[in-house]
Amino acid sequence: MPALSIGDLARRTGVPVETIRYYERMGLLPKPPRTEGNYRAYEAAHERRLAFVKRSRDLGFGLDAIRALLDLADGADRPCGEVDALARDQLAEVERKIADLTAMRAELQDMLGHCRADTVADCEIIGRLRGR
Amino acid sequence: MPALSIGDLARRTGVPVETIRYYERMGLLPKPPRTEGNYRAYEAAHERRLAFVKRSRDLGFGLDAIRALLDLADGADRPCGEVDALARDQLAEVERKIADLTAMRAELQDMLGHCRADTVADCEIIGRLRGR
DNA sequence: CTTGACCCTGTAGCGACTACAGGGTGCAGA
DNA sequence: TCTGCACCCTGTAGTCGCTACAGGGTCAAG
Repeated sequence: MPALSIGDLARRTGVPVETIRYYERMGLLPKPPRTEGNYRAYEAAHERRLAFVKRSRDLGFGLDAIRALLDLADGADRPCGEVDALARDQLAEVERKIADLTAMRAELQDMLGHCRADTVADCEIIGRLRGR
Repeated sequence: MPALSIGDLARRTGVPVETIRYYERMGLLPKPPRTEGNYRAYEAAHERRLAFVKRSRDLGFGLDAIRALLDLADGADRPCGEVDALARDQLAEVERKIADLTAMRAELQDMLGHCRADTVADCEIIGRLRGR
């Protein structure tokens, strides 16, 4: 495989060009070699690393957690307890958000279900936002 | 009721002092009168308005939407269709987020459920982040 | 040899706060 | 009366994860 330009990498991974440069600045991706014209020249290893980052982002991991995951992934012999802990923390966070949003959904549905008025004066939604 | 200081208002509404000042800068709260010593002096109406903002925030409305809701709430005779539309948009947004997070949760649970390895080399979690 | 797509760096903006720094105010106790 | 302390003020910068320029350079096709 020949070297990939940043645009090629963006198309292959679905990660925007600007975001790839951002990840590089943030230390998630190694600085790739440059061409004569100072263009970034990526290889397959870069693509794999970026795909790892993208999948982690899609699962909601923050960039700090991803840095940690990448470090761990690079040390094959290390025990994977830390990986487990990171995933567990992330799951807990996701569950917390789901709980919050589920409560919001119930309240919004209830408001909308009771909305029968024509004017703001007796609007159930406004009334509830006011606190009944 | 005597005038409330910003700290009193913060304690009564559960909104931090810094956030109250921020809402004022953003035009969600009117600029209150000041004491001789240049302290903000709030009345019951301010407290009601801030409570409205807080409840809306707790339901996930953005500050722009809240500004619109406040405007609508101030005009009692206007039809409440716009209020309805804002609430409906917010519900749709909340449902979209729940769907995303539910997918994340399933994937994270699945990863964690399959984690039986001792080392990173055969860690199921790392493997899946790598793309199997 | 020009056009246009791509690439480069550096900086500023988003939303909704949050956290200072560096000062002023006000009140209770010694 | 003085002093200490909690509170208040403004203004600015930082957070997170991008995203959007501005102002330039590179490169291949026509």
